[in-house]
Amino acid sequence: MNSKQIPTDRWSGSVTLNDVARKAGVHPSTVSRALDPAKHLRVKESTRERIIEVADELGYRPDMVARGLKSGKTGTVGIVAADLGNTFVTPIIHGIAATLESSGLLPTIAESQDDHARMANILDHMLSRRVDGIVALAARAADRKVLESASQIAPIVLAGRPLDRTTLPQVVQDNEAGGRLAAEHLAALGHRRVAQLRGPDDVANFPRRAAGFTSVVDAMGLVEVTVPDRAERPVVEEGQRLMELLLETSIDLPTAVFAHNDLMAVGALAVLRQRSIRVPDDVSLVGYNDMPMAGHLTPPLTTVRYQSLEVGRRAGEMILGLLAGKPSENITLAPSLVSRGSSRRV
Amino acid sequence: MNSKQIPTDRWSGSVTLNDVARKAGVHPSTVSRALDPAKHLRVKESTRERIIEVADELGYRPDMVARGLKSGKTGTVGIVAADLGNTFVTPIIHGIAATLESSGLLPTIAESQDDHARMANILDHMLSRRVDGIVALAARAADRKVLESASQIAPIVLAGRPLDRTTLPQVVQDNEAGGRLAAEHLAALGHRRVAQLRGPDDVANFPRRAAGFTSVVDAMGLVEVTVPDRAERPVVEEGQRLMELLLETSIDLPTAVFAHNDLMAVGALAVLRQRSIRVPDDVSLVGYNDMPMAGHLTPPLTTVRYQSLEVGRRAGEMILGLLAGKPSENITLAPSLVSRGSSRRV
DNA sequence: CTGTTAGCGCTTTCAC
DNA sequence: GTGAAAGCGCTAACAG
Repeated sequence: MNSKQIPTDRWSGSVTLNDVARKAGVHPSTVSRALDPAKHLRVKESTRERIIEVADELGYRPDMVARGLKSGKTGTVGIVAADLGNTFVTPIIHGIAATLESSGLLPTIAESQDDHARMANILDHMLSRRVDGIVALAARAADRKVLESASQIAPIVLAGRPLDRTTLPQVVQDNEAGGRLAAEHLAALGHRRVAQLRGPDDVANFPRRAAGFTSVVDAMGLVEVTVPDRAERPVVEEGQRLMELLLETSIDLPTAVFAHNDLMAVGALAVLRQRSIRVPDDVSLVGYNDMPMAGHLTPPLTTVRYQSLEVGRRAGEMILGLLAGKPSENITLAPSLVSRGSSRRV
Repeated sequence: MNSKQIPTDRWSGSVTLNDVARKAGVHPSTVSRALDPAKHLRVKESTRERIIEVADELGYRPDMVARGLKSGKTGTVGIVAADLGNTFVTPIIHGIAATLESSGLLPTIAESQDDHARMANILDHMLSRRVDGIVALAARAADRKVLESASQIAPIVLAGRPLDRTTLPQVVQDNEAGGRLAAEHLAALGHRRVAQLRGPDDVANFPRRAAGFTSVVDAMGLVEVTVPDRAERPVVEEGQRLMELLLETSIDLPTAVFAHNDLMAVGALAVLRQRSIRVPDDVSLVGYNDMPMAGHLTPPLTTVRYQSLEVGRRAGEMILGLLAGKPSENITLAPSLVSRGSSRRV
């Protein structure tokens, strides 16, 4: 039934460079050269052909682990995300993976769950595994030190979440501009009383969005109803909690709410629906990120678009550049507002 | 400005076992033993303490690559997903990662995008990197061969998507039961004319769901309006396409539609809304998976719950078991129906 | 209890 | 153009 030789242990099945060399009647190093695209030339055409033939006849598969030990490169790039359940990060990962793929690199992904200890642990694991580089999507203020120190060992780029006062290269969005867009949109619709459901302060995106938003509120003389807390993590439940808090604490409700990300907006939406407060008739709602599902909510969510895919691509390119020894330059992308059904004129 | 010693190359900064040994005045192998939790005992308490002290004074970090070369274990488990954008898979990954973490393993994640060539490539990369095991969430019929052959090298478990006629261990759900649940639910609500928006045939989940659904349709004497095509991939756009197809081809519309997953249901919902066909008033809609956002759609989606987190956990445990040499036994979880607003009595 | 001796599979000088 | 030899950092016999 099974005609192949039975391997005694799991790995005996794997053919090594030596096996190929022996069968091809050449020295292992010749095989190594023949198979290294950067050294095709140094091997006689005919020997190379023979070697390649033997190699795939035997089903030779190079051992990246051994190669990594010698060369220091493992062909692996680590990606640290805060929460894979946030559909905003998956396009970033897509973007990174797609870019890396073209260079034969494979991503290794881990989740920090916005927990500092976990983050430190993950970096340790990744460095232990000698990833060639790391893209951190999950940076929080408290993680700056470990990230910077890890970057002495392998290049690190920050994507999607910036960090203040750091020298680490970043690919991010202009969050202040995003906050301003949200406020300007609402102001243009005639809203005078507005509120923000804030994300955690130690994820630099959020204070920046808040600042941008508030700057326009002030400039245009709007009134900002403050919610006396901010989300622990930018998730649905926290959006829910903050929305409830807003409803309970404010005597005079705002006519528009800016949630610092779409997930929180979803939470807010749920609370509003449950209390029969209509969106957008009674209150307008603006989210942030334009996650894939945003347009399919009811009402479709007005939101600030974060070009996550593009951020991922750029971050991938940046890592590739760093690996090639090129210096990096921070990249800041511009946000744009996607107006949908959840906001309307008062 | 920068007070630490400047490394000449990236890796010179990394302390090796030898460095620790030298500084501690012992032989490298002693350090190796002292640091290996499974061999604490074989080293004198006092030496061990000294070694450990020196180790973290120097900031020693074991090199998994070197260890992997020697021991054959890299402490890494590959996860192949079809599409990270499908929020149904992230809980599975969560589950796997959480289970692995307890054993110090790190997942390496790649996306096949439901493309066979890509899948083959990913497996190759992973084996090249000597992952200790692989969890495949993305299995399609065409991938069976490569998966089985890869499993000769590293243990593979299938999770979330079963495969027909294979000996690979699987952690899946009883999809037929799920299809039956959907149909029974609709029948109980008095629906007589129903339709299915089918997922691709080569992902075994879908024909099984279809079969379960149809079996109840037949048994209860309902009428199934057939849609003359099935989705290429189980995504929003395809759900949209099939729903449009259904509307165009059927003279007598069904009163209830069963979408083979929630993403497709979202697509169907969009088409219905756009045509002002009310859900659930005009037509009831049932999805599958109970993805995190399902309850936040409007109307909240009635769906068949897939315990993805649990599937992930079990798959993680199964891999752990296989790595420990234990034989595995297939696991089939039971689905349950979550009744929400998108379905109602005719 | 600890040191010695071999490599794991591959790349990389350095010779020829 | 190819072979020989050394060694990446670590672990695993085997001695002592």
